[in-house]
Amino acid sequence: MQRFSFNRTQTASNKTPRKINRNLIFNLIRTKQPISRADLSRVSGLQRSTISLIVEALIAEGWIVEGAVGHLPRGRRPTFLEINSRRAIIALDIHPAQTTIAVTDLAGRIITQQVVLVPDGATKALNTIVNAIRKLLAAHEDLAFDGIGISLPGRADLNLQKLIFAPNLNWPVLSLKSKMERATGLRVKMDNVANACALSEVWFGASDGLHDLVVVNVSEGIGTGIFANGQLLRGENGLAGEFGHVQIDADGPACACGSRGCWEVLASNRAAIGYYNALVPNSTGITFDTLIKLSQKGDKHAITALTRMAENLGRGIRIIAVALAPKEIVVVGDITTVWHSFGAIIDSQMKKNAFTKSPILRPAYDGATARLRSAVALVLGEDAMSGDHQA
Amino acid sequence: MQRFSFNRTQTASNKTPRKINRNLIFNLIRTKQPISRADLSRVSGLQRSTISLIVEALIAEGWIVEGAVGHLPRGRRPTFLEINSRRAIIALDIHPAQTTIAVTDLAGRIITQQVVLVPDGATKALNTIVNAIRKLLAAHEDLAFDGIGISLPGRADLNLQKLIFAPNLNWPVLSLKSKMERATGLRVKMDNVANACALSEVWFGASDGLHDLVVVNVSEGIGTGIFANGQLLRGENGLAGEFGHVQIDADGPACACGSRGCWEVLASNRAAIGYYNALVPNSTGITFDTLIKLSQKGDKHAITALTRMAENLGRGIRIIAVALAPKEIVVVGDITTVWHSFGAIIDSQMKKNAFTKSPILRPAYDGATARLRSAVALVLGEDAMSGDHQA
DNA sequence: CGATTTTGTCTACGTATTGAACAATATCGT
DNA sequence: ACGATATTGTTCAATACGTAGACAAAATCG
Repeated sequence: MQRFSFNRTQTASNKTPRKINRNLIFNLIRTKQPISRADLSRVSGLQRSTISLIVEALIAEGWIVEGAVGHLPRGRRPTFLEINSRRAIIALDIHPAQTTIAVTDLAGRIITQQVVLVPDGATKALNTIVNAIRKLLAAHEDLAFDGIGISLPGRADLNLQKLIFAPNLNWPVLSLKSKMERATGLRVKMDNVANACALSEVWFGASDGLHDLVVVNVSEGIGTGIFANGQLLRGENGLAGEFGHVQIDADGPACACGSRGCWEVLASNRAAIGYYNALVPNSTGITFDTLIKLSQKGDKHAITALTRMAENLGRGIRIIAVALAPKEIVVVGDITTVWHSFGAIIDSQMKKNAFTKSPILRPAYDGATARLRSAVALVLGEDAMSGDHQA
Repeated sequence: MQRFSFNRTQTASNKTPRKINRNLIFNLIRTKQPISRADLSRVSGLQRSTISLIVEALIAEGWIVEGAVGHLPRGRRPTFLEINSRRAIIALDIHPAQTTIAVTDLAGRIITQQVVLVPDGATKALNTIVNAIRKLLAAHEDLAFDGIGISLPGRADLNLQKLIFAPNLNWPVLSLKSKMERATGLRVKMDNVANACALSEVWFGASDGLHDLVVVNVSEGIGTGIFANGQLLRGENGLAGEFGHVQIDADGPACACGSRGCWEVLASNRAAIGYYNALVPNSTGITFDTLIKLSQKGDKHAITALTRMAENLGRGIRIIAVALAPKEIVVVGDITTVWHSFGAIIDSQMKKNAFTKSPILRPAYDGATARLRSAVALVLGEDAMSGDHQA
């Protein structure tokens, strides 16, 4: 009798506790290194004996190593444990015209970093990147690589690792994935910039405990990454977080998505440039970078344009704050370089509602490295630590 | 050496797999009853021997019972397992003026149901409800009650089970909780109406697998419950989901929250009444119920008012669809009684964006019972099945 | 009436965490 | 100098759990 279809639900086996605890211990070592077994026991609440067994396995598999010996006022000296620095990850931060490639260790520390100018044309672009990675792998033969993490502008479906939507990218990222996997033998994980930054904040951020956090990535467009309940919120087809296309002004200018008055039309870098162009004739071709520099020199029109952008940013962030009530909202993008001038404007706009007094609004510690470090989270985030992997 | 604070992280013990599998099996029995041990094995993927042990424990603790014997074309007959129907939960659906109290079994089936008119004045109101529950408990001495679940208009903090915000309720729900716990000895779990409905859809809904779902509860105001990644999204202080106070129109009418043009000011039942009053002089005092009946009779002004409400509902739902990309958006409230007339309007508004083609928009199967049944989910949802509980 | 099929239980085994005992260090007081 | 004290990290028996196969019970078919 076959009354039921094959909806295998998620069960637990007798190996489940080890998987959970193993992951926990590895993450504690990653974030709090150097740390001794005894300290791990205290922090985690697990018995010292259990810690010893897990640590033994992690060392055997090459994830961690024993390091220096500590010093205490009394008693036997603790042996510190550290992430194995000979274990590394390739991190890619893809932009339309240029791509940053880095080698990081498992703690997200950047070992080397380089910018690759990507030529036009799909095949040329792919080859340029793959070759750069090949060279990087060859130059670091002493390192064991665990995978490649890619932060890209556009939405990626988690299940299929398939690119759904990448408006600003005119070459096929998906074939990059398969091409890179073939060329390197490493597994490739991709995700949206905003999602990657959210993961990065959670993995490498200052705060200890997990909490709800939204990353707002402001560049040509606006994308958001939502971290809630200990996970990224992905939504159907990985399309969650497209707050950039929430309508702010029903009578606003048209957007590429078919709607009008979308948040990103009013509050992106491109929007600020538009505001400036409207104020200053013959200023077409100006970059957002220049706009920021002008504002720092006291240029009135630049300041007006950026103020308007900041106000609109705040209006959209207010929506996020009302809708999701996260503990933190983190802004990533060039605008953060002049946060001291415009941060307060965004913040006051956000707080114009009785429900949005509590979120902490702040700029990302370092947007560029955040995107790179997130590659570590992407690669290690899922099943990397499941056990059958070897150094 | 005490280098670390007491951030006990969540560890797994050797009892963890049992907890997980126990929960899984109980939920399978709850949703698919009657079901045999062998079928549970096939559906879950766990061994028959494991199922037997778990089932033995669930029977011993009184959660489930053995029922009828099945019939097969061949082989030994399976013994069906069912939820213990002598195990029950008290469900409360609190509204400002009236409260519905029901007794349900653990599968969410309503055994009895009654409406209690709640008088003005805090102590009177509380006493009325507590007395009604006392009578109900006395009338069902044959049942063993596991707890009281309350669906209420306002936000409740999950951790503290503390009421944060209940604008339409002029009596202290929090003291109701402690008063009821003292009077009955049962534990009381409260949550927002929209959250409760979301849980109800997930626990008792048609779809088998978990998926992202947002419930939009439309009454005097608008509240939403967000279910994502297998959990309710609660946010800081339990304030996530206040989409009702997202600004739709910056020049719109003022809202009690201090902002203006909030979604609920434009799209709630109260908004529709306002639209009608503006069209028809001397119509003050009309209820939303009457408005619906007028529209069914073909009243032009009523139809205009509800159409406007539906359009604005759709605009807000579009924001939800863009921001969260859920698989389903479920509408709860009186408006669903005329879904055949206005559902399409809401849907077409929602889809006015390239990102919002895919969500399924539908009315709740039955809003009233959904709120009651959600009480089961509230009571059983957390640690009820942890093991140390007895019948 | 034996072969076949299906259900539900039983048993041996491997894997995990626990908690206490224990050996190895290192410092302090006398 | 030397025993008391404190701390780390390992070992070992006890216990809990899921697995996989064997097995008895029960029902139908040829």
